[in-house]
Amino acid sequence: MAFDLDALGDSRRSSYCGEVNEKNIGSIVTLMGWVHRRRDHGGLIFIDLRDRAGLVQLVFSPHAGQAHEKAHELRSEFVIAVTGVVRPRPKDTENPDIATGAIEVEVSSLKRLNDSAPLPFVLEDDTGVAEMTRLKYRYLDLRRPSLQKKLILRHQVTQEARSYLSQNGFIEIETPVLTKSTPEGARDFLVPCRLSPGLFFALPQSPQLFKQILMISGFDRYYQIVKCFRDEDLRADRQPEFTQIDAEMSFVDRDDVMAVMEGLVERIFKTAGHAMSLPIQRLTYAEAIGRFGLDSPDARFGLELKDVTAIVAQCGFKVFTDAAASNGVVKAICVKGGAAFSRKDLDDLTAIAVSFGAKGLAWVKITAEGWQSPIAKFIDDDVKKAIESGLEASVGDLLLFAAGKPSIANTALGRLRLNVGGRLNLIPKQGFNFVWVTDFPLLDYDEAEKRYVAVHHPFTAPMYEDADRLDIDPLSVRAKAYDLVLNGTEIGGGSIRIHTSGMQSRIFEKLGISAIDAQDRFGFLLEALQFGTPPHGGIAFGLDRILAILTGSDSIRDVIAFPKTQKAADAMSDAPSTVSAKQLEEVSIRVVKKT
RNA sequence: GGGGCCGUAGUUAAGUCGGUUAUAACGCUGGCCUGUCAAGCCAGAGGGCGCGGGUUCGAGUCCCGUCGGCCCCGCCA
Repeated sequence: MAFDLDALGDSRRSSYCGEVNEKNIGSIVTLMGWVHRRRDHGGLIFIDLRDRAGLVQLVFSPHAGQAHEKAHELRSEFVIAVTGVVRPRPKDTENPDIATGAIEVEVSSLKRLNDSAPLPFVLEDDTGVAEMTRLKYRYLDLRRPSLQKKLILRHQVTQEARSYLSQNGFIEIETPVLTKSTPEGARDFLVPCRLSPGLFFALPQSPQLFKQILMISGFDRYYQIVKCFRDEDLRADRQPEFTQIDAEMSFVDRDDVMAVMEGLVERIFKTAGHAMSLPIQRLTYAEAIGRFGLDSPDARFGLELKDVTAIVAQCGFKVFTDAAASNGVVKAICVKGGAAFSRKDLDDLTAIAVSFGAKGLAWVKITAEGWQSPIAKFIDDDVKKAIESGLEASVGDLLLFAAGKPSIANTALGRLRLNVGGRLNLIPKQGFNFVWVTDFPLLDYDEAEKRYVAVHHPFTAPMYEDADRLDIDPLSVRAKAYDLVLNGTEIGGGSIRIHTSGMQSRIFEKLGISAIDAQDRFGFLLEALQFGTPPHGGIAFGLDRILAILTGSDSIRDVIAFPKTQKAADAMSDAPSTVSAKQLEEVSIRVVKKT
């Protein structure tokens, strides 16, 4: 016989499925949730009922009459309400794998609140289902306990962040989402404005200028957990809209910001069950690049880079001597036991080096018979000895060399270090390694655009003692900037800001922004800076990245409820989409087909 | 803009050198079944291989194009 759907009526949940326990034995509970799994023995019927708190086993015995008959018709993901008595499971039928495994609910009354079509995929954790399918049916994907855990942790983390920042005097203030497009930085998402045909808002890449303005307004300490938008290509750790924990403080210098924010990070990790010891270690940018090749050093393992430029400056290998003679460097790592790498391994490593801009990769296997290497014949024995001792190399090791411009040699070898560390399982799976990277250069020179660009952003203050060199040696000027790096990933970055309009104008000029352009794009800031701006600085953390690392997720998509695909599309709603001619007309936009 | 990997039942995969009617598991449907928990047993339905061309007697298999997914370079102050 078939049963119709039941109304909720006056049934109300007495507890969450996952929270029923031995203390409830003997009491009557009413539970609501989804049919997770059904084991129908014809006589006895077992249902695992699921809600956000977990699973509990329901038992329908033939004595339950209509409830038992109705239970036959239940299928996966039907929504039901049940009332029954909690009782201990019979001896030897307990399930130690679930939290409620010691008890079960003997159902006396069943309401079938809604049915479900057969699912496109089974709701299991560690499912092998294609991500596209998961994203299309995100509402089903999000029923999986593992994803629910991640989003619930996200909630707890933001709650704790708010609590910590509020306790430390930070005031949460909302800033506009419809803002002014500025040059510099990432590509803006643009929003047309009906009331001003031909003019556009930009979605904020960050609330940077607004939070500085709030310091000028005297709020002293500000924070916001806020969406930011950047119209750039996506990556596993980059979405076009992402969330920052954004903060700014007045009357402080670097160490003050770093100290308060270490407390925030400690609180966040404590929330997730991880104790950490403060203070967090610090590396200067120069040290980070020197030892790890990257400005986001993964200090969980060794395999550090060594500079051998001086040793090989006069050797017989032209690639090395040319690099040494032209302001370049020769950097090397010593891979313990790496002589066992195959020719294919070395080809792979070379390809990686090349993909990061290196011209090639020099390698040396140190064997009992001496150097086995394409470059062995170019290098004298005394230089070989000097290299070996400089790198603390011994028989069985592999040496990898990158030569050329410092930026390329360091990047290539730094990436190789990560790859080799991964291949040899040198990187601990557990644990969190934090590093502050400080003393970034203020400026970099963009060869393509033939101008200086800000390494951090154009509002970053130079170090006081370096500012005199802005005109004579701009690249040597260090910034009052700092990044927080976790396990080799940048999770936050900030700086002390320029707080005088004179210095701000000077930096714009250095960046090749004319006085007229500066006035047009940033005039409001330059003007505001003239009205009593306190020294101030701040930071922004990438909430998605922190959560991805905290939850062991490969992509930040797993800690975002509704993420976008690599083409920046929403697989569920199919955004972005076309709009009507009328809508376009209203905002004075005409779409031109690309040829 | 570029490099790499991938696309076969609802899902995950197999499919040999191009060769009969495209396999399997899980899921689904029906039946049996009173202690299961990835329940079990029996039976069954379900795809023409992302899409469009081409080569061929014959194409998941080869070629060209295209769409989509993922990873990466560039880009991301």
